[in-house]
Amino acid sequence: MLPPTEGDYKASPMLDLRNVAQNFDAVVARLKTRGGNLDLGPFQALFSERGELNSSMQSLAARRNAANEEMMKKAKEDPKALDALRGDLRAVSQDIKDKQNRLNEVEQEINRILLLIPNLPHESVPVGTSADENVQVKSWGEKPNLPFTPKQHFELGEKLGMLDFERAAKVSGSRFTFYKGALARLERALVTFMIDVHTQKGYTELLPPYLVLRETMMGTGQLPKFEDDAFKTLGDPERFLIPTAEVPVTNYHADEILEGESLPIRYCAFSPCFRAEAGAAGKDTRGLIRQHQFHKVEMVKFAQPDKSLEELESMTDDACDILRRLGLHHRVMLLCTGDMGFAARKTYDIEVWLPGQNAYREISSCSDCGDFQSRRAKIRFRAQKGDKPQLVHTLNGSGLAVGRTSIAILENYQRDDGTVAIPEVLWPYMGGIKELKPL
RNA sequence: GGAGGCGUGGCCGAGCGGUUGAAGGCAGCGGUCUUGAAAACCGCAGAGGGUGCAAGCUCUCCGUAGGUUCGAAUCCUACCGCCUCCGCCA
Repeated sequence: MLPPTEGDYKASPMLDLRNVAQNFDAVVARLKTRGGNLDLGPFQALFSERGELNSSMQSLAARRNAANEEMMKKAKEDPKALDALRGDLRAVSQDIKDKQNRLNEVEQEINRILLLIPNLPHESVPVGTSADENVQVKSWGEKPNLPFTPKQHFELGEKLGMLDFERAAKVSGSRFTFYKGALARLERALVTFMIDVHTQKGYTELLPPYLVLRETMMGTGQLPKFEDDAFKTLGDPERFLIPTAEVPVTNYHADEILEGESLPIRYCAFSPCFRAEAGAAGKDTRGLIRQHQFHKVEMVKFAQPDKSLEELESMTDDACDILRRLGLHHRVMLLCTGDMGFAARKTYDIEVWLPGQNAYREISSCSDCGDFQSRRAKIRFRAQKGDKPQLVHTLNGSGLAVGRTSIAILENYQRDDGTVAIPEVLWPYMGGIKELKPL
């Protein structure tokens, strides 16, 4: 599918090589619960060839090193004897180089295979094939009792004169929007409100780059498999528009060894998100639900392996807390194996109630990625001084998708006359504006 | 974008192509001394892989990738990054 480039292989394989090799059948079986094709190809043969190459190279190198020491001594005593040894050693060196080249090929092949394999679902994740088999684990609030037929957010927004899809299409093509007036301000207010809540809980705010390198996208797992979903720039080096702040923020610590005491590290970051959504044509074509560009406040955590599951719980609750403060009814779903994202080992989706759509819609997705991303991005930590570094666990979750939060406010706080109340917690961020009225 | 300079271990900073995984210093850790601390002195102290119960043994790594060589941190090439000066710009 994707022509591999050299940059692709800087990242390590996502699954632990040895684990895959030693528990091949069990790993394959568990991965298959995600559905879709799974092709590990000639992995096992390549893995054993890699082992052979490694050990023969090592003994050759040892021989060469020993011989070189001899050379060094002889060079002082008997320079003429050098010539005789040279020929032999040249052959050994060439042999090592040949094996090294073959090893590079083999490792490239192994990586090419493993980089396309998703994370192993955690044992607490229910097996299932679609969203229908997700499990509701929590619910907060109730559906608002609106004494009229609720409108969808795009009707409300357009009637208020605050959402302009037509002009956005003129300017940028389909699936873009101009926000206008107080609704634009609401979006901005939500961002600040969310960041404030998170930072008060100890998340450190990060404002990340919106364009990243290929290897960064590899680190979190967007590449190489989902290249079609991303926008990328021309030129060298090519760069990708981030599909979520998770990408730059998780890679913030790429190639680092963190100190055990510093964990968990918690960040929150606002960013626009860009998604080509090639496969989504036809779904949610109207309105703000599915756009090429949207705003999101993201939470990212780096945790010790034995703590990541509880960090997932608290992160999910931190996302829910935003909805509670905004008074928005929602439920929390534990995703089944077939519905989880590529990098996740366990995911909770938070779904907010949208009266206009008469449906629950995802407004946050919180995932524990285990060591999947940290293996690719080489993010490690040292539990105690003197210990060997080990892979950290990474987590990420929306806190929240801002555009969808605006939608939720429009639809849940709408009135019969088309005006919309603004939740009280946002008033300070709205410069005193307490409702949306037609422009 | 143009010109020049530089990329070595947590940091600073040495390093005629061969006993350098790397001097020295600082920070860190352990110890001696001290009532305690500081100072002083002694010692330990990078990452990854293979093998082994372990101690250990061994291989690889001096921005990255190649090349030259019996041998490269040291020579060559390309790329990346950083700094300084100039230009341009929110």
